[in-house]
Amino acid sequence: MTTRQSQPGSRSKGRVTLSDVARMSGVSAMTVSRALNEPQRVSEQVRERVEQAIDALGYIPNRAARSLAGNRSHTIAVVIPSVSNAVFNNVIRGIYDVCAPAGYEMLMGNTYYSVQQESSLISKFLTHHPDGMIVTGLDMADSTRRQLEAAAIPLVQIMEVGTSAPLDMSVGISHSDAGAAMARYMLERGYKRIGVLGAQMDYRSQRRIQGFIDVLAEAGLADDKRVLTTAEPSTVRLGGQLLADLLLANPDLDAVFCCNDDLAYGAIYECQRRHIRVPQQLAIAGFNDLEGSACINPSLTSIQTPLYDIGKTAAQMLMRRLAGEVLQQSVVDLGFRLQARDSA
Amino acid sequence: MTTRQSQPGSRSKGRVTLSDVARMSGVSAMTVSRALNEPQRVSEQVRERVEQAIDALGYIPNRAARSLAGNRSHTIAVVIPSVSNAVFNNVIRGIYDVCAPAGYEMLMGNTYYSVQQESSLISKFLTHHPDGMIVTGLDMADSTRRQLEAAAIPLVQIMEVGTSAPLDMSVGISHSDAGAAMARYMLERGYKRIGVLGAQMDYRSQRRIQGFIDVLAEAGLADDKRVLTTAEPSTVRLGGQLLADLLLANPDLDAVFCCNDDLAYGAIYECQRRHIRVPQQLAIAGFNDLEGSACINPSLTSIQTPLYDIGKTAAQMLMRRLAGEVLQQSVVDLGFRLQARDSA
DNA sequence: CTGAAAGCGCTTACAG
DNA sequence: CTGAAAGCGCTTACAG
Repeated sequence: MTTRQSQPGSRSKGRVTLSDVARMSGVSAMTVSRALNEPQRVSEQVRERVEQAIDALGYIPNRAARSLAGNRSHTIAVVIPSVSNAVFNNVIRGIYDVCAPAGYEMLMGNTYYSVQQESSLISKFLTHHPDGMIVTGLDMADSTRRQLEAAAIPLVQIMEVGTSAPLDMSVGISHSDAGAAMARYMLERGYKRIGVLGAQMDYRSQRRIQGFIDVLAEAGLADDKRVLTTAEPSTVRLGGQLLADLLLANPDLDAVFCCNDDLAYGAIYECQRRHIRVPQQLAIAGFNDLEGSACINPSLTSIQTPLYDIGKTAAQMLMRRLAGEVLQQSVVDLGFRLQARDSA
Repeated sequence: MTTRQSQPGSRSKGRVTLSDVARMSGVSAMTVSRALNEPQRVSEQVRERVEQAIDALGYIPNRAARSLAGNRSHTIAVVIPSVSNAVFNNVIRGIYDVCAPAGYEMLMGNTYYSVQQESSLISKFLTHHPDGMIVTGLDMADSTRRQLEAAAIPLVQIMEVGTSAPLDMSVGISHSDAGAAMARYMLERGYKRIGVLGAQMDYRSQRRIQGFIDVLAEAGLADDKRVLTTAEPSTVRLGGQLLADLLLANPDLDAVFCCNDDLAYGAIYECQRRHIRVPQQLAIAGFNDLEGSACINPSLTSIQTPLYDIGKTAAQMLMRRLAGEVLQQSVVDLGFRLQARDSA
């Protein structure tokens, strides 16, 4: 273990700077800066000399200096509930695939589904003066709302659309519509005693379930006893447990809507263990249509949500605004698709 | 949609700065800075006046200025193959849980399992002058290796340990040992005609499989025909396909090692469809022991890898080094555990 | 416990 | 196409 610490906290030591490159290539710092950022505005010979000097010196530009002088950070802040969630993985990939090629860095943080953690995270991120921000959901603390308004940077609220106006822009789907669509599908298939399983119970899960129940109620088939929810994070294991509990109280159910595919996997596994035939004795449906849902036995009926596209679209909206464009549409509903398979 | 652009690219406009806070609270900028970063070195009255001014003005510190002046960025760069991978999710969570409370920001990027993308990502990250870096694996391009050496920041190479010395520090497990352990387990259980399924085939998958095959070879039970791999990313669907192909060429197999749990899920589902009894007719084992592995039917025998702890330990090693500590141990082997269940 | 001065490494705005 | 000057908003190093 040799010493690799570069004396953090001290004044910089022999770090190669723009001026070093300028000196070596016999031009001004200004010109080196242009050769780097707007190469077409510099003559070819100069550009070549500068490039050689950069290689020879091993020059690495300093983004902090660039941000400070240029008054823009080339950074996008992304606030999501949890990186370790298959749903947000896909969203992040969509954001990343747009931001990275455009030269924007992503600053990412987790709220762990807590409004309070969201607030402190956003405050912290604001100290980076990101050029734009993406946050999850339309609900946030009033103080945070004010901070974001004061920051006056382009902002996209993702995942959800329709429950209230975004602070600036939004892209997502209507979760209550998606829940309602699943309820209608189940009613059409003739199910009568329909249960609901929910975990995490963030705002979007709540709206999913509410949309589902509202349709059942219209059909006179709603029953509070058949709804089982918990604030615990959604896992496969939890799906099995919740189904067991639900069946204990309601042995006569003929269908169950799980507000998440993870839960649905667990519910199907539990049915396998109990030799309950899905969907003949009990139909099961999920939400989000994750990768494994087409492969499980029976294959899972679910709601396909455009996760990757939500991320991609959000990032694109940000990029366009950062390029000075004025967007016609500040709210984008990407829609969902009910994927009917064998389980319901 | 009102104008929220704060004229990026222009000189700053009426942004509240340290000096504004200093003026309002009647102290020097220096003192405000201290009140912010080392509150205990400032008298209580001054601290209070400063805090009031900060609130009144809505002051948000500028990290770019702080980095530039202080010669440290309070940022950790994290380079992983893919955020949308359950394995790395857990690792990231471990890193995050250490870095966030310590006041470090995470800069995260994907290599998509490409050495070339890794190189360009690391170059890009270096322009942020991160205080430390975490990268996946021990293998990297020579040019990147040189760049990292020149940067002279603390570096932890994660996931893998033992194949070669790290550039600076490393934490992970031995993938060939893990593969070998699984092979020994299968031999002990009496399986003779053992197949192998691999996807992605990054260095670590390769070593897993090599370790597995070496043990089979010692027992005189290795057979190239029984090994089926692909560079495609590992998915549940792919697991089913690969198993089908493998059985076509080797109808007599009595066990299959999947170098990933995703593949194993797909393989089990495929067996269910074909009414092949697991493990009686065909044993199946996976790798990584993801959340659902205990719940699937039959429950999956797998290798439990300390993903969260790898992330957490890597971040802790970095934090200690950044605090000036000299670590006794620069290579940490966190070990694995064979989780025997019903499938093999 | 507090402060005046200098400087971090870039880019903007203005010239020519 | 190229450059000299000023400044971005902080912190370091040195005093007192």
